[in-house]
Amino acid sequence: MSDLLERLRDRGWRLTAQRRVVAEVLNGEHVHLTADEVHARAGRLLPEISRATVYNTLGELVALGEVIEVTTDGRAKRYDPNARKAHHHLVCTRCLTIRDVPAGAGDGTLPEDDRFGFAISGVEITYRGLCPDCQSGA
Amino acid sequence: MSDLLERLRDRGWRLTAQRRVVAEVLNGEHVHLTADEVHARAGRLLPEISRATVYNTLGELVALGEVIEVTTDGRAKRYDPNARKAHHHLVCTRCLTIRDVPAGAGDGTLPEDDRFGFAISGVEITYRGLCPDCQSGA
DNA sequence: TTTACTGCAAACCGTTTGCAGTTCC
DNA sequence: GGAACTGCAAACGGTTTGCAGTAAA
Repeated sequence: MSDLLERLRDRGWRLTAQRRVVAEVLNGEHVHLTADEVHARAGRLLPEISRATVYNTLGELVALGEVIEVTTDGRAKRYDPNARKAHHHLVCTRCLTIRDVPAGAGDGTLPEDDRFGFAISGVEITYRGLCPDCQSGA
Repeated sequence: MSDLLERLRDRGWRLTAQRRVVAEVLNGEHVHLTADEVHARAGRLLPEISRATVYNTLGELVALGEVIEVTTDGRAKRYDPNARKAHHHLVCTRCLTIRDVPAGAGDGTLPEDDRFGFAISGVEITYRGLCPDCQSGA
């Protein structure tokens, strides 16, 4: 995570308290927060951080490829800091929880005949189903 | 397509001019219109159709499983009438065109070990890349 | 000191909603 | 005739933007 801050500084970023806090909040595995959740958690560490700054920072992190934007439903985008290893998502159809699943070997290979001339640069796979808690009626 | 209208009537739908027109607009392969586009096209056939009715109708068609809601970007949802055969999507990263690709045999099989206890009910695969036109700079 | 960044507030876009009026069956 | 549907307009949630002020380098 401090890696992230270093990388950002190397790219000419000013390391402001706000950016530090956003980076902090996005630290971890299986983190898929909405911008609003990031704002709420960042606000616990730095009370006066504004929504606009959170949106700016998230947008910049996405542009730099440090964070992945995930839209598994029509609602708010979620921000996934696990950009360094290829993975897909498992989404609970009931509680909307998201889990990362490692990318498999055969993923993202579309037969030549089905490519319609597209030059494919990436694949996203979203598995949908009930998570263990929702299966047991929790 | 008239099949669709029959199916809807069988389910107790009132066949209003508005619904007929929305069904008409959604007819075809590789159709991935936004609600607004549906509204615009429907408006050419039935000038006074309202946005609310288009949204209502689209929502109902989705609930009935006749149309699939596709969110390939964070912007507007797109409505895909090709709900009868399983397929995935090829999305141009530049012009955002969408093409359907047939679902392959091995799609949607996630190794038991990677399921985290989820009961998987469906998979969506989105391939991203440049479409032929955008590759040639068109 | 300079210029990137922040916070505010207003605007924005896609979508949903409440309700009065209309129309299908 | 009655319930289902439509259209309007207002409200909504998530996101973006313009701009004056602040702070990192």
